[in-house]
Amino acid sequence: MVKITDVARRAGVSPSTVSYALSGKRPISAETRRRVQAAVRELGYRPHAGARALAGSRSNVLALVVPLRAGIHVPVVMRFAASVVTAARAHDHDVLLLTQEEGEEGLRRVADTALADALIVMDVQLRDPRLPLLRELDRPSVLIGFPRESTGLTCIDLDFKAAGEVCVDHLARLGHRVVALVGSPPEVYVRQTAFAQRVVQGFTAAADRAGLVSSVHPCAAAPGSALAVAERLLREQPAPTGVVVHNEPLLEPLIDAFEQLGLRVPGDLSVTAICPDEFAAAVRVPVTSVAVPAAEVGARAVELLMAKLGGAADVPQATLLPPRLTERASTAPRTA
Amino acid sequence: MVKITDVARRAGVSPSTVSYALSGKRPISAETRRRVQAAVRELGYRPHAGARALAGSRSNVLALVVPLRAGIHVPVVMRFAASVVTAARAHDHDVLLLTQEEGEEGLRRVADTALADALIVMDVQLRDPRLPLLRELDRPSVLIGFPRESTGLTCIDLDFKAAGEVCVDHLARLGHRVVALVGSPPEVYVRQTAFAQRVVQGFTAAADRAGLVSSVHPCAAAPGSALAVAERLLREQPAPTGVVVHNEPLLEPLIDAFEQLGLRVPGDLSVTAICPDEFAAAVRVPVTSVAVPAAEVGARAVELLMAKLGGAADVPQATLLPPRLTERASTAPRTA
DNA sequence: GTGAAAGCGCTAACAC
DNA sequence: GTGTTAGCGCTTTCAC
Repeated sequence: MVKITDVARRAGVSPSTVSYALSGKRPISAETRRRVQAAVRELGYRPHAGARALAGSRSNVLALVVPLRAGIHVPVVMRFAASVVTAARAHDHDVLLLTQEEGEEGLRRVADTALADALIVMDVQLRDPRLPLLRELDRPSVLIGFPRESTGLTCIDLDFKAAGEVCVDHLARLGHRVVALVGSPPEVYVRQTAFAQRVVQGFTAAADRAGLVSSVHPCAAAPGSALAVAERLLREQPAPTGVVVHNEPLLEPLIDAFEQLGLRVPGDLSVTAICPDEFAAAVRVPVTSVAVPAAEVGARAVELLMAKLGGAADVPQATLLPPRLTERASTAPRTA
Repeated sequence: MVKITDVARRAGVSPSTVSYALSGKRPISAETRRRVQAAVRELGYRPHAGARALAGSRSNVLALVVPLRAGIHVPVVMRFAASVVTAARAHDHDVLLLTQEEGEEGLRRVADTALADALIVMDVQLRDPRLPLLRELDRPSVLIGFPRESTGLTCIDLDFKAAGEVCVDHLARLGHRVVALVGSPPEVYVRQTAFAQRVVQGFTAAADRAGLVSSVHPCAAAPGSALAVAERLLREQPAPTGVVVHNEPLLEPLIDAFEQLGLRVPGDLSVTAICPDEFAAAVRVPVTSVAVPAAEVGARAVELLMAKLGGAADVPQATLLPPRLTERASTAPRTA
């Protein structure tokens, strides 16, 4: 294994100079820096992660808690995770994978052993049992999602309440008077998963404000349930002409089901969704949607963490990304 | 931060005794062990990961390369990943998440910096560019999947060739004479992803052996393509009465499409799949399937790695899990 | 602008 | 069965 003393000898300088040349933490003459860099390259030097963590009290590792629980849509979660990894790498950090099941103990472990410098937590519930721990831990953390009480924490997410509102407003503007929300699986609401609840709030509030008739339907994510849901919606009195879908795997099957029941989208029924843009655009009938900007959220979560690790005093506690609605082929003015 | 000297003082022993009491690497009297454990508990001691890695030359971290490329089905990948994390934790290891894009550089980095003790690589291609590196690296690795040339490597996976064969044999036994394989997305074959190729081999070989007419259809994973695929199959001359699906997201939509075209499953058409059991069982018509035992593969990959880290000399180079076919409602004897 | 040297907290010889 | 001690490879004072 190549170590810093090897590089120092080769470059004809002291180990500390090598360290400083690499970290840039003190001025180094151009010539010395050049020689150090050459030696590093020639020997293929890589600082030992453990030694660096021990001496520098920074592991350059972020811990990421990924939810793999019932009802969450894995492909969306992985978009968040992938963008976190990419952003972390851009800051010379690696990412440690923790699962939900590890719970608070996992967070405490990686913090106490100094395995990770900071934590990113996904799938936040309105009253999340991990909040007290996150507040008391000596390591900075960022939540992707907003609990009910977020003081003392740093949170970022799409403004899901506003997302629900924007969808309803769009449908209302098109003349629709009866709207329905096809939501996430029931277990997600039972757990009080924050983002799902917020969509319902925004959806309902906007409908009330606009004087629309509205209903909410939590739905299992199996494609087979699409037809049942569609039939249930159409049986309502009055029947909705505008639908908001907040359930990725059900989106395409649901549109198929409507057409199978003889309804044209958007001729008879307008559909909007809250999901990543790529999903909405890939459906057979491209769907008007509010984007869940997973890549942006992941990247910005990392930026927030880096700012906190850098000792920035002005890190915003709450970052709510405003919804952005893209019109596609699935919505149209109400006919008749 | 609580350190080992704090524990030692509290327990009235030396630091090394604490270390040994915790690692079990040398005999400790019952009384001493008890005192050490009490001190650890009372102080909430956790060994510093970096210090431990530096002194012990073991980081207790495994690196896992997760594929997030086009055409792979993310929920299946996450089953592997989740089982790796769980198994790793059972061996007191954590898991570092690497993405495909990091490629060889990422593997080299975590190995050279001693961030990880060992590597698990998924999404193996027949001629994988990472193989030379994995062979030369000083850290043990396990591949989930088999490249064409696997000497000098440790690999584990379902025997996908046999899985393809078992599906065909099952259909042949039921009297079907014309069979079709609905495969993974084209890009997966273009990349020469090993498991997809092997299913085709097994499928074709078994069909030839049994004197069946067979055809292979790579298919995009969008549910919208199901109807097109179904129509294409039925237009063939002669039309297949047995179908093998090796494409998770298409399974349910495809069955819907068949019925939409007036074909009963299994009355007119028998369908088998190669996918995790949970997926096959959850379809509206539960599908006869060969299980992709993701949890078992992930767990055993970790066991293999632990054996190699432990210096075991008899670690098997190749572990091919035999296919296990479960009959469900989607297959029946050929009628007419 | 550079070097010398003191740790960081732990493990593992080497003692006894 | 237990203690003493020498590092592991790096960062960071402190000194010049």
